[in-house]
Amino acid sequence: MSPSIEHWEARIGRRVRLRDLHVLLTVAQSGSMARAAQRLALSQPAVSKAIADLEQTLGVRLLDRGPRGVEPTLYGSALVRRGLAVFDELRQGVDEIAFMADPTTGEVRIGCNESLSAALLPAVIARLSEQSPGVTVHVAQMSRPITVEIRELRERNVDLIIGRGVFSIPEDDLISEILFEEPLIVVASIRSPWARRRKVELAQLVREKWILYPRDEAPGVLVQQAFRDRGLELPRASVETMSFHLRDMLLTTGEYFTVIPACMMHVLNAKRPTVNSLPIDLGIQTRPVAIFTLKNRTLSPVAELFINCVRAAAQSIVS
DNA sequence: CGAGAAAGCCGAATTTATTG
DNA sequence: CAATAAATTCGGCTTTCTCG
Repeated sequence: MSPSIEHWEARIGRRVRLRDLHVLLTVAQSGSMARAAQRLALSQPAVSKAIADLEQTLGVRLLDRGPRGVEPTLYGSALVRRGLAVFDELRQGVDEIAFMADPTTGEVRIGCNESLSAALLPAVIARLSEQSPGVTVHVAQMSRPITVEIRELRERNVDLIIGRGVFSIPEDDLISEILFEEPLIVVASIRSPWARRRKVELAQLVREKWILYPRDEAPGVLVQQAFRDRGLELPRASVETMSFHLRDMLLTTGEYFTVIPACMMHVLNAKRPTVNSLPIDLGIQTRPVAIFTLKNRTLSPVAELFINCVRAAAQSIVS
């Protein structure tokens, strides 16, 4: 720090306080120290002292004392003018805080993958906009594994992430709140003859057309496990994709089979009945759906509100 | 290591009384 | 009405200790 700044801090920055300015402003407005003292709920000497201190530190006379009150000097008027600006800025600063603390306005940034966006966000946003119509929700589409996407959270690009998985101990700067767990289910178009069967074995479907997940991605590994556990060879992938939209479109043609998390069923059948789940117990669960947040970060009120809506929406989906 | 609570001390602010 | 003096109260800074 340069000597002159240090000098300024010691002399002005530390000695001239908001309180002193406030007293000066009131005196200037009242035209008398005694009246100002009354309005400030102080004693007259206290006001006199505050002005004297101010004059002492600034090295100039701020008020001309007369028998019937006081009158600001040239210097006094200047400081009063600036002082008014200071308090106006202060008021604006407080207003700004009030605005930011208001959960009915503002924005929240979230990260979410395609399928969970479709399954969860419409219900969440419906609740949110009902409570706070002024809020804007920014949704960043996440296509990579949660362990990679978590970087967006650490870099503060998003307030929270909704995804599948949980964290192990090394990631202790993060909080994962589990919303629900669910099984993986096999689905086919309602037009498929298999979709009406009361009883279907996975072994019967190995030769069918399958939409699978990339084999090294999380759901793909789980599905392979399910086949292997039954001693079955893996079905050939007609299509290999993570895309939920593509699954949706292909399933409506009636030929394909795929595996989806149970909560995605109502998305596929949202507009009209499209798919049926087949009565096959794969015996595997998806990784839990969770809200991920940064442990030592204060969330904005809007983000808190959003999370409440996510919890509520998750409840209604599960039940 | 940093945050929070408790204790003690110093200085500053405030009040009453008084004077110019 | 403002300034000063003296007395008293009050606030805050620092130190110390504990806890996670």
